[in-house]
Amino acid sequence: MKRLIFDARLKSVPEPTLRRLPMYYRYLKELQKEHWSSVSCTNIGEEFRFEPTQVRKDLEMTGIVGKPRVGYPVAALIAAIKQFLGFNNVNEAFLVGAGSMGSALIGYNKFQEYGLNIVQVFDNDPSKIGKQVHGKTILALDKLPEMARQMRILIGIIAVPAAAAQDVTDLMLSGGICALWNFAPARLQVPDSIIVHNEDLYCSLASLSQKVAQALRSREKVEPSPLPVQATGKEDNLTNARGVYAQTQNKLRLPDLDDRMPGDEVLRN
Amino acid sequence: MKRLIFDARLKSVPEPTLRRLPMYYRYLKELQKEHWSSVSCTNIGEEFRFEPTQVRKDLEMTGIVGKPRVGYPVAALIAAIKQFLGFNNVNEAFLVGAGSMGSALIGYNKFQEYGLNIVQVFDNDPSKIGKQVHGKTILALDKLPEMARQMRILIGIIAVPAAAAQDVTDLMLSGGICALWNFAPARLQVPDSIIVHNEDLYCSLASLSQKVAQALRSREKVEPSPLPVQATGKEDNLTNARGVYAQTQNKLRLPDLDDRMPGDEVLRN
DNA sequence: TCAATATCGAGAAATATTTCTCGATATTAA
DNA sequence: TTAATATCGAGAAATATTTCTCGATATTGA
Repeated sequence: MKRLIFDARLKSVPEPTLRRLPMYYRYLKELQKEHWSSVSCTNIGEEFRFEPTQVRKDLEMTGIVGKPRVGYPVAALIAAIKQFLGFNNVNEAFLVGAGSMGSALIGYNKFQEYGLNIVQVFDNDPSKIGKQVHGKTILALDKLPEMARQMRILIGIIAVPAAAAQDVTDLMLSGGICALWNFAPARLQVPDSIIVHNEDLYCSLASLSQKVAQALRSREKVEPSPLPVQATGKEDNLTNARGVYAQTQNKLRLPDLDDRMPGDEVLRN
Repeated sequence: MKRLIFDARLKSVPEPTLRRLPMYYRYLKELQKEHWSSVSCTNIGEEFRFEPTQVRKDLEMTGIVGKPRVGYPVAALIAAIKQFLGFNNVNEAFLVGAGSMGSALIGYNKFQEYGLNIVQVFDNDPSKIGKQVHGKTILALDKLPEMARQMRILIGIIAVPAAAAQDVTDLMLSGGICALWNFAPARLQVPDSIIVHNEDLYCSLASLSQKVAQALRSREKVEPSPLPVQATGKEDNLTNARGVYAQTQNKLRLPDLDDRMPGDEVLRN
């Protein structure tokens, strides 16, 4: 039976902080372009509609020290976040799946600024092998393990249909890859030592869907005013107490059982 | 000055719950395929390595009622989650940006099962207009507001470069769209009444990056003694106290040249 | 110089979320 | 039938996260 014992050695970065820091990072880069020399938590908080104290606590994690009445030097703050989030040591990654999602990812040209460099692209479709996507040649999937081992690749990006995701995962792990960024709508079975970061658009859509449904329900109930919701987009993708509060609770109608059987989990290639 | 006053009327769905429910949903569909008739919180918890109680609290939000010693009927539970997340009332959406990300999104063929139906695709590149993507004809962007109004579209999907995102947003809002799914790496300025759901891959990558960096750091510090690790990929994308703690402690297992894996598995064709 | 003020840093308080505990109940097996 | 047991539901406890408070300090302007 597991116990609720707090162990300070295990203290870590709060997930919400980890989601907000990159947002600050980009904003700070904008400020830098506009030649701001320093910035306060109030400034940042206003931009994102967060409490200044929350911003301050987040920044505290990076080890930066500010000055009362002034704030933080923009350049130093950017550097601190960059260091903290690990953008300085860029890791090389292999991507599997040269379909439209894979191609879209390869097209992202600033992953390097966030610590990621996609160095090879793989697919198992013979008609794709040898062709180029955004300047990168597609290689045969079965070459992945050996190459990953030789190049000491740490990160694998999975952009294949759900049905193939587990096989690709196994292949990556056999090549020594130990962190996965998974775009397939599937749960991956991996050992505990492997870092998995799921980017499941169906799951992400679900929360949007719920918010829209809730907004529609409260619109029907309250009045035909077209603006029923109070949450702001800037608060989204976060755990923010006020944002959560802002959502109104609605009672459910009874479940109706006309649930169609799903098709298979396969993304189009 | 805002106050910390709790108002039960504003009580709402916890964000973490909202992220977990869709995961359960897909898993339950798998169980249904395997002809499970009922499922317990213990079953679900084991699959995702969550505490059964947490699963129970999550399911409670949907209004489902279970039986002691038995669990929940699978079909009814699926229906309850579906209803709760708003998958039953499918909303029509417009998508702007027929680039690689836009194409990838149009290719997702099961958004309908999650409450979303992409009905029109727009772009402002004359060379793309009139062409088809996954069977959908690309229309000129300037037709969006009028069509959105006529068709009473509520949801807009933004898959354009960051520089164009705000303009597209304004155009969508002028057409009466009130919920945005934003794939552009940019903050959108919108009124408080608008729901914005950001899908910023750079920000998402940041948290993976931080975890990899931390794992590498702690590996260097702690020495090559393989400490017991508790994090699992399945816990990812969540705020889970134990998971968060565990991730901190995660020691990345780095590839080792001596560690040959003869007979690498190869994907079936 | 000195008062006014914005902001930081730290710690306390409030709120959210997770985990534990326990009584009730349905199923299984003796 | 009855005992053993797994699980639910609800509420309490523990832990996480956010928000508040306050003393200290740097800047601005009188």
